[in-house]
Amino acid sequence: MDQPARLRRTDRSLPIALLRAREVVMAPIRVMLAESGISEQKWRVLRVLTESGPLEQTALAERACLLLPSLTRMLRAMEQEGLVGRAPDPGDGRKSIVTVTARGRRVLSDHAEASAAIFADLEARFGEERLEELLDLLEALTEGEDSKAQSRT
Amino acid sequence: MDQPARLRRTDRSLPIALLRAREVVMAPIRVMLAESGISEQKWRVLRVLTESGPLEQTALAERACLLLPSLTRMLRAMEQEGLVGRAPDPGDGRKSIVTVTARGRRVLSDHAEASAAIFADLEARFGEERLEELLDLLEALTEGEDSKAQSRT
DNA sequence: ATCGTTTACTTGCTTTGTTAAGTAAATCAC
DNA sequence: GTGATTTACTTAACAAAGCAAGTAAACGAT
Repeated sequence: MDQPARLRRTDRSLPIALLRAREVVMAPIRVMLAESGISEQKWRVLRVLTESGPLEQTALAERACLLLPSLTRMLRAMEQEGLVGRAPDPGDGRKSIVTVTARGRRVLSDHAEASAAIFADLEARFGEERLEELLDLLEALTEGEDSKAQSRT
Repeated sequence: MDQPARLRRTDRSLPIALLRAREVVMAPIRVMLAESGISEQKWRVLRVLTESGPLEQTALAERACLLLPSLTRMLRAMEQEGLVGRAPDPGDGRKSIVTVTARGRRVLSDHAEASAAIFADLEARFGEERLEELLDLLEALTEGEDSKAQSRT
């Protein structure tokens, strides 16, 4: 006799817990980004590109947690704003390689300090040790499953 | 002399790490929900309501991580689908109280088993202990800051 | 009682997310 | 090397997210 499955408390539902945690963490970052007129998604694109160097769009989308159609549109806008550039891949005509421009890099560096301050505050309130532990667990969770991860903002 | 602040590795950026982790965790749940035609957001609304009982929209929005405008529109649809009901608050004419209907409850129970299986699988792959630890940390992070948390999906 | 403020939504508009096609350049099978 | 597949996007169309205003009901102070 199976008894009816019960749903977990929402606090103990990993998807919901992750979402709520993200809202808490993003709150001050949204304030920061709002002041500069750049969206969360563009911010992620710039960070990923700066970290990984030039990337083709599929890889960029995956690392920035965006779907390709969203990325296509965003890159068009970002190209016009002079934040990124796109060049055809010399070896493969289907691909195009996205790079950050100096202007894009500048947007990041303009916010690096504020960003660091926000993180430092979080670290101070939550505890460095617990924060590192949390990041370790999240990293472990993501590991190996990069294959089919799709997106959302 | 302050040296220029450096941005963290994206794997070590809490907002990005949370987002990536969520993508991994949501993947099988999306499959489940897609089959039944209910959206992630509606799923969250139903779960929160079932857990907390009737709620006014502001509280519901906060707990389900939705912005009020999104919730307003979603509730209109969910009301037509017979998943929830809305009643004006007798004591305060500005508020309306949202309740789950029997049909709404049924949608949840119809998926409870599949949902439990998905969680069990995750638990098996990631480890029960680490999973509980992760949930503890996320819960701790969210605690106390419920004030200004706003939303996104 | 009246004016200003706060609270609780609702509406309108733009940007993203999502799904499904569509296109063009590789790659594979033979 | 020709046809079928696969890969890497792009386009289109529609729902949902997010921000800014707008409305209406409480509340607070005078």
